[in-house]
Amino acid sequence: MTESHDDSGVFKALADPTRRQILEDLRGGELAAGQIAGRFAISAPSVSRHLGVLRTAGLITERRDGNRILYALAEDRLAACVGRFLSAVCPEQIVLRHTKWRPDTRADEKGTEA
Amino acid sequence: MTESHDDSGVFKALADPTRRQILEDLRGGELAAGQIAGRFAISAPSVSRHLGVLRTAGLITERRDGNRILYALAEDRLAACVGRFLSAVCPEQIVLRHTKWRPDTRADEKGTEA
DNA sequence: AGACTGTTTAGCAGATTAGCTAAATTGCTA
DNA sequence: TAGCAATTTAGCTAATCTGCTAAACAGTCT
Repeated sequence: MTESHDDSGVFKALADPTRRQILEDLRGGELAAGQIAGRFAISAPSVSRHLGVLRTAGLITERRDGNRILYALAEDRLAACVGRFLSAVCPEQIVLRHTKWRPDTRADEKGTEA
Repeated sequence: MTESHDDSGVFKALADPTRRQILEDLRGGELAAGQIAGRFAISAPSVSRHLGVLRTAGLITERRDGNRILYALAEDRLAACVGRFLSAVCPEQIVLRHTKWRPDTRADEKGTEA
């Protein structure tokens, strides 16, 4: 089984096109919730909830800046979860660069275990 | 926009843990629907539906063998869709091997500014 | 304090999803 | 043809998801 801890939340988060687009938008750097919402046709509260899902999945981090809340991409987390899965299903086609998580050799050094 | 055509179906298909596990199981080679179903606690019809979702997403292919239907992993499709997304969000962390799909113009800089 | 901006939380409606059982389909074999 | 095994399709229910509007919360500024 390749599902480490809560990778499930990550894949569920990636299931929605709006959320995937948010992640892509965040590729350019931090963005405030309002800025992100402004890029979509849906309401701000809806975007806020998407951000909540992404944050719960660990795919983004938030930081308060005065009035606003800035969101940033958690690239490592995304690459780790998805990469771990890909390396379990089609390891020939993909290669991960930053492997701070160790694909198969052994578990994690941190107490990721129960 | 990195979403090519119906990548959406792929990510939705990956959102379910059972379906991800099916893909991993298929890594070992072709399996009949019954063999796959036997690995899960859920009913055969439920597994059949999962297989349908995976097939519609293009992640697996099916082939009839007498009484049974054998399913096989469509690795290229999986690597292409997911890889395309990863290379759009965190290109530094991953490297794709089989690039038969075209990552996009290398000079990609978010110009969606207002 | 009061007003204003930015963002999230609450509560609701409509759509989708996953699981189940029963029944239909497909192919093999006696 | 009847019978059996392997799978899928149909139909139903319960849970989850997404979007919306209204309201609440947080922070800034005069």
